[in-house]
Amino acid sequence: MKKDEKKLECPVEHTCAVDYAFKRIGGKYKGRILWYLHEFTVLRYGKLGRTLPDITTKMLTQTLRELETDNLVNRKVYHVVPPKVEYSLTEIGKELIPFISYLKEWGDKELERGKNNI
Amino acid sequence: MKKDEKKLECPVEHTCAVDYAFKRIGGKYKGRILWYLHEFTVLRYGKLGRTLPDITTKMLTQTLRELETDNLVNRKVYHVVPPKVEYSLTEIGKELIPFISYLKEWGDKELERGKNNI
DNA sequence: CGGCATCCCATTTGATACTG
DNA sequence: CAGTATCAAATGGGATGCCG
Repeated sequence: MKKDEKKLECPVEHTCAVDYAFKRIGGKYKGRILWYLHEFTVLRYGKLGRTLPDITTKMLTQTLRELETDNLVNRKVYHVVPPKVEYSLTEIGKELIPFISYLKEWGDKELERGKNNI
Repeated sequence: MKKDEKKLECPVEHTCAVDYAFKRIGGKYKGRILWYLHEFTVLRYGKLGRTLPDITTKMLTQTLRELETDNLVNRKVYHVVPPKVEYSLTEIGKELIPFISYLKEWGDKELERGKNNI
């Protein structure tokens, strides 16, 4: 599109909320991490990693840091040896659960459709 | 994580529906395209492009093709000159609107929180 | 008007090794 | 146990030009 072309009236705000929200929970692992934290309520770093098939520690740490910075997950450090760190959803993070839950149901239904070649 | 490590019992199916759904509507533009098609009901290629600030024709075409292949949008070609192509949501695509709507409201609220430095 | 093709850059993700 | 650091690979995305 030409940059100087007049834009249409847009039904959403100039800083698009749909875009904003997708950016905040997008990426390869964020959806599943939020969902698992909802299912288990609280998870340690290692257990969360083992729940996500094939994720590397780099991506796990990186993703958790982003979610923490975005105030979607809490990080609680226990100063013991060996170290213990627990992750859980913040109140804002919990607000996303209805959405993810609905999305999961839709995904299940679609996967089922696919299996039956409908 | 080690690949041969025993996995935990997972609350969702082996092919994770959350992951599946995110893949199907993820990406930089899919959320907004689905939302705009819902708002306008039907949009021509050019108008859709002008509604998405700075998207290139490459990405617009590519994204629409993916959505079409995934049966989330319809593509209707009018064999006239100049060409005319209209896009709209399929029934499956429409099923996604309730939670994109939810996500949009969440995004609006969060953006408002940010503006007020809460 | 509604694309497609090509080339190139940026961001994301992965593999591997190491540490307090 | 819960991470860091470094490097490499894969993927995604943008600019530009051409076409039926």
